[in-house]
Amino acid sequence: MSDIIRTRFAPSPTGFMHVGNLRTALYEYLIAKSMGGTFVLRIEDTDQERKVEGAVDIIYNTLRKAGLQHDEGPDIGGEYGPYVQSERKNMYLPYAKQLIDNDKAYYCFCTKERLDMLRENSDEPGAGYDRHCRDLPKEEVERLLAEGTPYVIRQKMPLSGTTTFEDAVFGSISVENAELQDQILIKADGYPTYNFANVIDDHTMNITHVVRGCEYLSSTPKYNLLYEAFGWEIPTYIHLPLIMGKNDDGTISKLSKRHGATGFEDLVAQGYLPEAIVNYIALLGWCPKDNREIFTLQELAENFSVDGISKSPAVFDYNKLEWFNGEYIKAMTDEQLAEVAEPYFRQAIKTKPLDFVKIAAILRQRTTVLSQIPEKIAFFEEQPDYDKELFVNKKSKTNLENSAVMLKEAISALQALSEWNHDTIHDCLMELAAHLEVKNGTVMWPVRIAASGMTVTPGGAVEILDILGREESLDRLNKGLAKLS
RNA sequence: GGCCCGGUGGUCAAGCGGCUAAGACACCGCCCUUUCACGGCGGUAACACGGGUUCGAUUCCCGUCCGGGUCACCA
Repeated sequence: MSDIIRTRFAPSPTGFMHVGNLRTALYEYLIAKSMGGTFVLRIEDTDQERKVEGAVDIIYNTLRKAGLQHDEGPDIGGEYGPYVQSERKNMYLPYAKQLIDNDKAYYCFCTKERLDMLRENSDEPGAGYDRHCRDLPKEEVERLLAEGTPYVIRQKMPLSGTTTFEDAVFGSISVENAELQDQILIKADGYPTYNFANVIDDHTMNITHVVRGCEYLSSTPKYNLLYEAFGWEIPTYIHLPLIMGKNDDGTISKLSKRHGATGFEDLVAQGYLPEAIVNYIALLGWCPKDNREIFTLQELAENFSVDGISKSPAVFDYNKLEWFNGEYIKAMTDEQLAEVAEPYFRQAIKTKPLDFVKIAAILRQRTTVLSQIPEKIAFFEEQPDYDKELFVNKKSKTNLENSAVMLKEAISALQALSEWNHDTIHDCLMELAAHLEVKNGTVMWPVRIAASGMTVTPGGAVEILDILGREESLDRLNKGLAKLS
């Protein structure tokens, strides 16, 4: 079983799940699942200064809602635990020391202040560490260590030559070693840096495919040098194109909060369905062979392949997300929509015992975001004060006079109904139109206006009367008639 | 600024030497219709630029330009 694919999602608990991170997790999940592999969750909390309460729960919740169930992780265990980096803290130092023994790393006693000064005094924007401690005499190192001088451990980069690596998406990439800084491996607080912990953990957890955002492309040579220094097998790299956002001035930059809701939870709170979000972001940077668009998570896993991943960054398009969301809503049953949208129904319908399933039925074809719902159905709870001019409609051939006639006729016809349901109301009004020899709209328009008080409503006159019920309906129609008299 | 990566309609994108350069979203019309939607039909709109290579470049190479990423004791 040693050749099984293993991917990992390694978020740091910042208290916020950006859709970019979620997409990375999604691809990691899909790559693993499409090849029958294992998807691992690892929490990267090596930055003790940035700890956020409850942040880990947000990660669990997001993955669960998105359906990205991990096979191993802090909460469910696995044979490569622990899965939280802070709990692995003492695993890293021995590896760093091994590197020192092999002359691939060294102790550095430079203070933060000296480093800051170095940066300030340089006019080169990208100037880095001057490698001051790289060649300290052994005795000097021993002495400083014995004195308890604070230190970090730095990687000893080759001063010349080039490092080349293969990326499954971007192909072969080469970098001059002289460009590489002697990066810190172990911080003064004893914790490993992200880069170092990553390499150690990925190797010890047997991760075969390292999937991450493009922003790591330029630091990958450093990773490789580490793998080589240890004599470890280099994993397959899969770097993902970034997700961008469009700014007000038309420019484009990495998607961030100023572009709107970019957190998974924010989008859900706005009325986007997790399934729709997942479906949309799957297509941001990946395209299936057949160009299909609607996929369940299961279907994505069946169709995913790395060669469909794009190289160029993708702009997050709320329009398209909304379209996806609308498609998912349309695909639901009335009962399902009534259930998932119940909180939104309750925002608008507070006192009346209305049938949410019936309301869901008329909402389903015309809702793209759940949060639109309260506004759309508020008139059921309380009819707005409307202007009688609403009765005038050219297309339906209605005016103030004939609207009054239509309402009067409709009221008496509806009053005579023994059963009050969609079909009886429908037949009643259609027969009325035929009987009066007017087009359907001439009857329907005034009835709908009087029943709702709005020109635009979800559903037509029949549906609204049905949902409102006999008593409330006739009451509203009578009030409408009074308005016209 | 150095280094790395990218560049097909407004957006997501197919294309992998020869096509009238797909499709989707958005937008605009028309139809359907008891409003709005939904649905159906149609339309506007793209290979950044300049050199090569080739019988032939959107596709391969180089340069320019543009965009992005990265250069922390952050992850």
